[in-house]
Amino acid sequence: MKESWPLYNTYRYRLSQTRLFRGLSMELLDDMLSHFRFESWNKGSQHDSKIALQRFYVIIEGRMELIQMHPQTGKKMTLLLLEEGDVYDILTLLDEQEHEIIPVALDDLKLLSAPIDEVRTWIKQHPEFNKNYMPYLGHCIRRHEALVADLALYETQTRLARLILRYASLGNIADDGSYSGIDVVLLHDLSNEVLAEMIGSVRQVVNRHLQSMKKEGILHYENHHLIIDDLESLRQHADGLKQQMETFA
Amino acid sequence: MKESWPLYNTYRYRLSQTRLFRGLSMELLDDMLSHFRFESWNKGSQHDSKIALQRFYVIIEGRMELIQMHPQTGKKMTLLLLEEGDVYDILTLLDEQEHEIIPVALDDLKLLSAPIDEVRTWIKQHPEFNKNYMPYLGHCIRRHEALVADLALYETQTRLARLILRYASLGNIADDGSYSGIDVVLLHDLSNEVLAEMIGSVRQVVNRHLQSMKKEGILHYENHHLIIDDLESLRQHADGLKQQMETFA
DNA sequence: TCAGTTCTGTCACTTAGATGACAGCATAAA
DNA sequence: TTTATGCTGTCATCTAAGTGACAGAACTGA
Repeated sequence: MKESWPLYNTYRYRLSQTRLFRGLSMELLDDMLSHFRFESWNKGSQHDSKIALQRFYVIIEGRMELIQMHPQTGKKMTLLLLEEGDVYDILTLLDEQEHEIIPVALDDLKLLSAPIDEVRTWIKQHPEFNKNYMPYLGHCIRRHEALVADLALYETQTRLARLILRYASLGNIADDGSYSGIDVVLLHDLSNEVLAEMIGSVRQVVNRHLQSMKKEGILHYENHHLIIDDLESLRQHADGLKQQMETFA
Repeated sequence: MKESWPLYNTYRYRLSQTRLFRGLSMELLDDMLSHFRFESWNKGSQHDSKIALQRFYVIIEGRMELIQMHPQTGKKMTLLLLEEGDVYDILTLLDEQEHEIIPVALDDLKLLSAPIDEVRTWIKQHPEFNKNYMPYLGHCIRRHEALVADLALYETQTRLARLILRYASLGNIADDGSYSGIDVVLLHDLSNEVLAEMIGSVRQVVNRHLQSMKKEGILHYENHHLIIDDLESLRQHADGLKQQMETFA
């Protein structure tokens, strides 16, 4: 990518805000950017996982999900929801092995991509880059572990509550704890189907539980945005307490 | 650990065979070993996950499982089964954050442990060590992902078959494909309860499915060792094909 | 050797959640 | 504006698997 490009400064800024590229000097960023090129993926498009063996992608705008599919039934499971500043694929970067996981664009996506070998040399040669890389890897492993624990230990409604809570923009709450509806930005626009794939369930069941939480006044939809109205109650669901309470009632 | 110790050479050899320490020079191994000390954990003992913030453990002998627990119900899930040559904890090594996971000794364990800060300097200073570290991390992530996919996409009997297949010693099969009972070494001695925790189910259900696979002649127990008799059939179960076939029969 | 504990094998019962079906909306395309 | 496609909301039905209970086998340790 040439420095003369119109959006060059925008991309450089975006890159400098990501988990992996933050804190690097302008010189280093400029050097790295010379190896990047701009790409865009259409909403809904699925891509071949083999591309991750050749190139490394940084999400500049939009959401991407990484899904795995059952070979026979076609049932899908979302392994990771990636947003602005996340990268694909951290795993092939590590071990150069094929990673059978389908990247899907949940929005129109803006990406920067570079040859993955190039990125590997950055890790080796720039300690300050490596210093970002390690905790980022740790973060990914923790998300996987949380997913395993959720699937094995909690039931569907609890997992749904945990999903929503995980992606709620809790930053927008006033100091006194008051708030008027928390927007779950990262989940806006997603169909029941997609939510179901994120918690390992099916459309109908997700809808059933969303409906019941609406009735309880915990949340509602406002032009495709999921809004949390009763955070405390949602938290109880997420702890798996809600069901037990009902049996006492 | 001093070079004069009686088992010093044994430990050095064991270390040199592990995923993480293989291929290192004798000098480097000796230097590293000077920071290690020997430890043993009793079978069945559970340990505080906080120890992983201070020290780094290499398993010399025995199996360890890392489990997570539901705060309310006490239900357990095994995140990882570690064996000889595996290490604990790869994640705290990465990001220095607390890792709320309980290490449990499945056998009497022999361990070597070193201050974790020391190990972090090895990663930085010895490229040949770092070169082992990266793919090992990748391997861990892949195991987590496989676990997520299993839990979300397959039913219990299928997951049990996949667990057994994953840990079967497939190396012992003759070239012509013949074999007389494959010993699933890594799972020997484990109770139905522990197996259940590995696939996110419960004792009774695991027993039910083991029993049905015994009846089909797929496997049997021989003084606490799980032996596979019909590999092909087990593979069909593991692909989730078996159930469908029965509906046609 | 005997008491105590833990594990296995079973069964009857209950339930969460998967499935299939369909009507009504909403969004996007023609 | 109309048609088509996809999404939501809601059933009734079915089943895998979780629960609790108990007898007997098999270890464990005094």
